[in-house]
Amino acid sequence: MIIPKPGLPVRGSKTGQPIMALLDLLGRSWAMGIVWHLYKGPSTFRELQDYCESISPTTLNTRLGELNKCHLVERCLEGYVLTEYGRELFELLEPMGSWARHRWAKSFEENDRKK
Amino acid sequence: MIIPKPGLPVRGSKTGQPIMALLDLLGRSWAMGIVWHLYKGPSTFRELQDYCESISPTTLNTRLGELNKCHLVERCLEGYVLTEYGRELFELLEPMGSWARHRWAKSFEENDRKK
DNA sequence: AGTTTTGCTATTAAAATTGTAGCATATGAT
DNA sequence: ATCATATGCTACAATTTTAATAGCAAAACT
Repeated sequence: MIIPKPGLPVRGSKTGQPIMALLDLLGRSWAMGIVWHLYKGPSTFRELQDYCESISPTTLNTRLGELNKCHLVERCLEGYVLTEYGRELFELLEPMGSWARHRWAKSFEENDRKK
Repeated sequence: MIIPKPGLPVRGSKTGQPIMALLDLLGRSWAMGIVWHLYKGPSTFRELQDYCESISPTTLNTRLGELNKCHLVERCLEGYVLTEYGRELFELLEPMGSWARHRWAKSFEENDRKK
């Protein structure tokens, strides 16, 4: 799978607008989940596999490679860690967690009652 | 494709933690791109197709259906619009745009020089 | 030395996405 | 009214991704 780099064509943008490259990268299965989990600290390959309950090793390995080439994840003694870029990105992702819990989840209770 | 709802099993969480349901939903091809584009205002199906340079009508339709069932997108006279939830989500997504441009994009210039 | 753990590849199967064609309905012009 | 055009969308085959499972090589542990 093509590594989405800003400035090169990606899904959503032939000119490779950075946001589109980022959305392409993060919009692949498990990509955000991996970043999410790694924020807690370094993890081994197997720990990530357990965390991502149903990811296949093939996909995990591919995804880690992509995230690594995009400077979000790197290797360390304990396995894999977020880079500084990765941590910055997580902090942007984080607010989505509380929004999902406090706002979005509620929408299902309300709206599904109506129908 | 299964509609990821908080509270039900999704990729990444058997108990359906809201954030995991959200990441599952948004981690599907084009989902974030659609939200991103719709923030500018309502769009017709064809406009969305043009914007998402290479999405197939099949996928667009599927994705719109999912986003709709998850209360992020709804129909209107002019086509499709973000719901209030959708706009809230976009505002969380937005900061990623400037981060991608100003920080992340730079990482490629730097790091790729090193190698 | 023998067992376990870890990171990962290989292979095949299943599922998602694309590409293309095209249809039904609505809108607009003649 | 009729003909062309635009729109939203479905059908279906071809590709591409992802999953599932097995298992191997290297390192760590006992």
